[in-house]
Amino acid sequence: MSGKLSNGKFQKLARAPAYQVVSQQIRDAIVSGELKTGELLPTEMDLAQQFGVTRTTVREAIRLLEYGGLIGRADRKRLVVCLPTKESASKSLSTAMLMHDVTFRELWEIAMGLEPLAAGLACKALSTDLKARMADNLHRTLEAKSDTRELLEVEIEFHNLIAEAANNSALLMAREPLNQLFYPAFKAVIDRLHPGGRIIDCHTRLFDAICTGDKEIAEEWMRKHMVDFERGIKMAGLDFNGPINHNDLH
Amino acid sequence: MSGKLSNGKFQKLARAPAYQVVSQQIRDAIVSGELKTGELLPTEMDLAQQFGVTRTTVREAIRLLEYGGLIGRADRKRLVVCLPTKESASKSLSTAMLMHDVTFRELWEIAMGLEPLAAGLACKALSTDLKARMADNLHRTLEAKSDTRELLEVEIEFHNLIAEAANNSALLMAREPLNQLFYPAFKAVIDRLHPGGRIIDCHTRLFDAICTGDKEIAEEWMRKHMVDFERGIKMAGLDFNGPINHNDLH
DNA sequence: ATTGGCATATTGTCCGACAATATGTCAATC
DNA sequence: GATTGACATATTGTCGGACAATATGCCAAT
Repeated sequence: MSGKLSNGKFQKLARAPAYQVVSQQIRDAIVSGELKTGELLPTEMDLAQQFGVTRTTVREAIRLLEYGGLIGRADRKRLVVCLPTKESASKSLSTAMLMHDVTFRELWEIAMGLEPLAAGLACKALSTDLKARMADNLHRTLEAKSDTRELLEVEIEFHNLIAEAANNSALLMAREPLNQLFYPAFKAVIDRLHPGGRIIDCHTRLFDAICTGDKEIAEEWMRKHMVDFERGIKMAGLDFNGPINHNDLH
Repeated sequence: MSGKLSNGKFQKLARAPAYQVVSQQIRDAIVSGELKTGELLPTEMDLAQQFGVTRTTVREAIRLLEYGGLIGRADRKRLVVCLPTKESASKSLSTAMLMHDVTFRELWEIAMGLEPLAAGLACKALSTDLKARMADNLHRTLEAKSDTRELLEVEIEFHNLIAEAANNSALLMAREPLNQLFYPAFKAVIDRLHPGGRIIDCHTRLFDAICTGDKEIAEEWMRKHMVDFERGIKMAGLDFNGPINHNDLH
């Protein structure tokens, strides 16, 4: 506050450790496409020589990228450049939400924005492939009526199929944190309330609306579906306004 | 395919390297709250002794966490446990979207889902603090009419303020990838079209609607604002259906 | 109160070494 | 001819020790 150079004449110089610089450069090479996905990363020795540092430093740099899913391993040995999956890409966002004590209500509000959006977009052009997969999903939902484990499975899958039908890969990725965080809640609701019939009804009407391309109705039924879910959470004894991680998840 | 043990009697055993195990354990300790945010992480030597591995291994484990923002540094020396910021948490999602060649249209559709949602939620209870900050933002927007650099700044800030007013930290985080990816596009649009007046009009009406708590109108004006943006992108010569990273961003 | 010197603790980087594992080659065997 | 076994090779995972650079705290000098 009161030093000689208190006025901002000089900006603090940011000298990053070598492993961060190396990491950033490899990262840039990957994102820019210079290193194409699927390609084998040069060996650690190679990289060490190219950058003029030790293998230790290179390894730390690689670890920095490994978490982000930009680098995976071909066979538990050599490393390959990867296209991050939606799961790995949204993992840090999910854990951040967890640690920020995000509530069911907050997540639900987001879902209330994205899920009807997906349903609406899915009405534009439903591919025959996806139509078949959704039909199959509906079929399995009917059969799973009492098997809560299977019901949970198909319920999640149904929403993913709709998102896929929306033909928007960004939406698919943006939705993923909801998947990861809502999963335990879905499970709790299904385990305790066995809302099989209700779910089947909703899914069927949604499927019909999407097949006929009726955007308004699809969005409307998805909203109803989400409202059902909200009610389910409350009836299952979970705290809708409480943080999702404080509720039980065993 | 045709080996002796081709039938799935045995599942492939997953032996993770030590640095991954160590990383996961530290990670669990942080997420579970065992290691509280702000707390200093034990020294590398300490951790090495506790886990019974070398400092090298511990360092690699730490690098794995460092990228996710769970660990930062207090003073460029000691490491501290951090609550991930929304920026760091959504970074991997942003780069994943970039690498998947996400288009303007896809991002815009998501924004069309989230931004009106934020505007609507903001109508519930606008704190006096936020109201003041939004008013200040509007004021600066008026003054910045010709200064494109400043205009970009306040435009982004305005949307962030609305999201903040929505009182939903999850939404704040989910929105962040849009911020990071749209930024260059906003810049391009503003640079080439100088849509100052148009922006001020929209912002003013949005602000009024939020102040009076009129949810429908707030959502409606946000949608109009987004449609304006869509038109802006096209008029600026950017390819609305093309990947965002192929368009220029210098 | 500020400055300078000094010991200490901690991280960043280097070096060299070895173990474990995947790959490829070649001969031996049925 | 296909499988098996033995062997050399390449690459990653882990170890141990070393030193440099830097932040921290204490103490004396001014």
